[in-house]
Order: sequence, then structure tokens, then C-alpha cells
Amino acid sequence: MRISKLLIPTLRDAPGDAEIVSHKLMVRAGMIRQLASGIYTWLPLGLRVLRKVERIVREEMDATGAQEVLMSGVLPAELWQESGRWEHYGPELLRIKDRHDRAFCLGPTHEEAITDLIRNEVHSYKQLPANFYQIQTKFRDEVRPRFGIMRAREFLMKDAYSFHLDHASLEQTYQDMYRAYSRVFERAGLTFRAVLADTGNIGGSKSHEFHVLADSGEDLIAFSTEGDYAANVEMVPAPAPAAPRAAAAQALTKVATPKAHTIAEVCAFLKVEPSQVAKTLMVAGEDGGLVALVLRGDHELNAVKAQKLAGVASPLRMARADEIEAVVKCGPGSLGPCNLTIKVVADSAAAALADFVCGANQHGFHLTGVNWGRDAAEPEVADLRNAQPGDPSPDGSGPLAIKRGIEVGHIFQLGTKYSEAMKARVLDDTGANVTMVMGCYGIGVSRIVAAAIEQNHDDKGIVWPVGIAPFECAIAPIGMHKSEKVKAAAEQLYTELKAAGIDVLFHDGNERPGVMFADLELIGIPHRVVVSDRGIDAGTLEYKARTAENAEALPLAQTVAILKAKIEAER
RNA sequence: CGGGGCAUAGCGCAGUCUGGUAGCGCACCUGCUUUGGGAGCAGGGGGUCGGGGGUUCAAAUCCCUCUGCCCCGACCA
Repeated sequence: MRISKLLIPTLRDAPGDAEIVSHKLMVRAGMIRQLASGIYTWLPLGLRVLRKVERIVREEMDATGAQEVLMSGVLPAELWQESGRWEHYGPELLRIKDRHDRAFCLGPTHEEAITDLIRNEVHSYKQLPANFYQIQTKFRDEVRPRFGIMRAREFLMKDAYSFHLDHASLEQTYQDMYRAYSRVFERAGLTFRAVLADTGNIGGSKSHEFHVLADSGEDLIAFSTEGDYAANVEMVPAPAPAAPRAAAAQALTKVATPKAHTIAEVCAFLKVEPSQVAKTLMVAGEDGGLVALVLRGDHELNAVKAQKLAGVASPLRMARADEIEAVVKCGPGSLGPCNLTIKVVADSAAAALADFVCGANQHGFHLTGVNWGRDAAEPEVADLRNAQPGDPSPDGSGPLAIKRGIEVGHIFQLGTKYSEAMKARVLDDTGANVTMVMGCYGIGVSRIVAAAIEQNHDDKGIVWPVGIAPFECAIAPIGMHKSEKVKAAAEQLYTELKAAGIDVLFHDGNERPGVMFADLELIGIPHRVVVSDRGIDAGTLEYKARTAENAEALPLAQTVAILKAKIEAER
């Protein structure tokens, strides 16, 4: 393509509201523009990258034998009512009505739609297993869209759904998908890790997430530093304390703690360690009341674990100040487990504390020397906290380390959750009706674009892996509009590179060299060839990789062949 | 949804406190010069100062209200 025929509105300054580097660079490079919160227009350059990611995904899915379909983005409410998710999905499901006042939603995922298709069209075990995928725009009305395309409300996703006669067949397709996903992310040039995951809103049993490792990631991944174990922290069981609770040694004492509400403030004021403090959090219960959750001051509540507790509302919701005041006469900063009338659940580490510090359920006061059983009722004990670095790996392979990740893929063994609810059955070889077993597999196609930038950039801009670069090579002629020699050589190189099957961007504008180089670096084209009078006279073209420090001279006659070899090796 | 902030040209911002001609840099258009790392000179276009209401002789500026966007907390590819 000729750059003069492309709308690539690059910016020197990033918009003030862009937080993370991929968002800044995508806007600056003229790849995307925002239309509304979490809703974006893809410009020609951005769309080229998106299409390349799509192509890789499509090729790898096709290679597994999956069949491509395309379902509607607008889905009838009836299907969602049938699966039960019309009620349970929550406000993320954007519900709309048509002119006849019939209810629909914008599809955030398509289990219902595909299950409806398959139950109507597939009747025999001989048609199984089968795996169907689509690459399609999803809509999730996120509470807080942010980070540009990374967490948009509208986004491009590859979703696949497999159908099986039995679990062994599902397991096999699951493994196929695991391998296909690994190839997709490798080809996209990403450093990633597959980790054990929670099944969340989709449901099912076994599940892995694929995470791109990046400091800007919103997820926390726990790794065994010695072994293979890797899991989303929300999944990692926290170890119960090895030692039994010590005997009470101190007397219960009430102390005034004016202005000390947070754990840090209380510890500084009373000169104790956070690990000797119990913090009490109140969350909404299933019955409309509240449940008190007690953790050690140095531990973090794990929302996934908490919302699985009996009596706790799912999804988890922290109590509002007015709800708390209806139970105890104080604010959230002075809560403690003593004399509570509501259900109290303590994390195993908090339950093992003796002579600990906690809020007095009275504004401005804390208690010291508190002991379970004596001063507070023995609590129900559960695993409520996030695993921490240094905790033992659940597989016994060593201590855990924790890193940040961006979730770009997720595979699930659904089992019969949807096929049961929607009566999707086939006849087996004995003529018996069997409920199909399902799997589902998602890739955040648009998110991959942002994640790739998070991992591949420098202070000048994006550094695309060749596999997903909008163009593989750029031609940068110097003084083309003055020098016929340069113009002829650049045009010839452009024709030859295209003929060699290379995606080439011809910078045919009349920009000064500095502007041209800066733009090509910003938009991250992996290979650059400079055509100049100086070089032509010497029989050379100047070549520089985006990642290279310095340029090198290539013999004019061999440039195309050399570039072709380099690019094909990287694809 | 709760808490905080912002809204002035395509982008980045000043002006708001203390009411009185709407500005700066980049980008854009024209001309001339320039051409190996974001050029120079000259000229030019572009704004209902987010919307509505109020106070005032006079509102970007003060008051009320609505909307949008961003950030911090519970969801997910």
C-alpha cells in the first residue's frame, strides 16, 4: 500500500485519558479512535493488525478440524431464559427490546445460540464430536471499561463450542484446543502462560486461562518457582496454618484509637504487625442480610472463594455503610468479630490467631488481647484469602511467585450445563437418548492486539512481531520528489517486494526524513528500507530492522531476496 | 453502583480563583525556501468554551441542573 492512500492519523501527543502504553500507542499510531466509553472505531492500520490476528486464529482453528459459523450478535431472550442466564448474568448483559416489545440481548457469549442450533440439527452420535467456532463482535456492558481496546465493551472474540458423546471425547478436544491456542499465541509473537482457572460466569468444571505476561495486566497469576504449577490466584488454595492456635495469654482490653481506621493506621498507632490484626469485612448475604468475613490484616480477601460460601450472595458485593450501621453502630473502620449477631466466617489464618487486635464495633475503639472462644464466638472457618508469594504450591513443588497477566484466551470443559438445561441430546449406538457433553473455548482477538503492544514496544513506539504487523516492510525514499533516480528505484523495489509476497508499505509522501522515520517507528513496521541517491550511487539500499540499533547497507540487486528470507523466517 | 476528577480548535494545554476582545504549541491550507532524524519565513482556515437554565450592563469565568469522559473499588476474552 501507498501511505498517501491510507488514513493513518498519527499524533505526537497521546490523549490525556490514555493510561497504559498500548492504549496510548494505538491512538498515537492512528489505529483506533474512541466513539463512546468502551466503544471504538478501527482505522485502516489497526484493522490490518486485527485481520492478521484473525487469520492466525482461523488457520489454527481450521487445522484442528473445527468448522466456522457466524451467529447473530442480537439474541432472543427466550434462549437465555431457558438456560437460566437471563436472570443470572447480571447487568453486563445489555438487554434491548424490538418494536414489538420483544426482549433481546446483545450477545456477550454464544453458548445458548450454538446449543439451540446443534440440538435442532444434530441427532446422531455419528455426527460427534463436532467443534464450531466463529469470529464475531461481542458486547459486554462492563461496569468500568478502560485501557482502550484492552477492556472494551464491544470487542472481537473467537468463540468455539464443542459437542461430545462422552467426557473422554471432550477431554481430547480440550487438549487439541490447548495446543491450538498455544500455537496461536506463539505465532502472534506473545510471551504467554496457560494457567488453571475458575469457571466463573460460564460454568463447567475444568478450565485453563492463557495469559500474556505484562505488568499492566489486571489478573494475578501464581506460579510454582520450582515446578509446573500455574494458576489464577483466585483459584489457588491458601494453606491452613500448620501450628495450632496458641493459648490465650493476654486479657481483653479496649483501647481508644482515634482516627485509626485502616489496618496500616491501627498498626502504626498500636505498634503491632498487620499479621496480629484481624480485619472484618461485611458482604451481602443470600437472605438480604450481611455476613462478616474475618481475615488477617496482612491478607487479601479472595472474591471468588468468598462468593462460593454458603449464605454469601453471588456475585460478591461489599456491604454499604448504611447496611453496616444497621448491624453495628459504627463505620467500616471499626468492625470486629466480637458480639456480632450475623454469621461470621474466618479465614483459616485469622481463625488461628490468639491475643489479636480487632475493631471494637464502636467508633474510635479497638480491642487488644482478643481470643476466639473467649471474647468472640468460635467462627466458621474457611479458605477466604488470596495466596501470597512464598506460600507453598498446592502440588507441593515449592514456593509460589506471583506475576501480572492479561487474559487472552480461556478454555472450559462445560460438561452438560447448557445441553441439560436446553435438552440437547443425540441417540447413541444403542438408540438411547444421551445429553451431549460440551466444551467452550474463547480468544480475545482484539485484546491480543493490545496485549502484543504491551509486550512489544520501546520509547519510539510499537515494535510489531512480524506475524501480526500491519505491514512487514516499509520503503522510505529520501528526496523522491526531487530525484528521478530515487523515485524509479523506490517504485521498482515496491513492485518487486509486492511480487515476492511481502506486505509492504510505500512511504510515498513528501515528508522530511525525520518525520517519515518517526512515523514508521511509531507504527512499528518491523523492516525498513531507505532508498536514497547516496545509496543508489554506491549500489546499495539501507536496511534496518525495527529492533536493530543501526542500519546496514544491502547490495541493491539482492535486497528483495534478503528481505524475503528474513521475513519468511519470522512469520 | 459508590467515591474522586475533568470537559476551551483534530491532539496537548493556558485562561476560570479576581466576570469585560477566546489564546498558545502541534496538526491542517496557500506561497517561497529547505530536504538523512519530528525544518524556516510569510499568510490563512477552524471554537455555539459539553447541553440547558439562572445572576449580571456584561459569563469560558459566578450559581443551579443535566450529559459525557477519565481515575479508584466488586466482573471477564
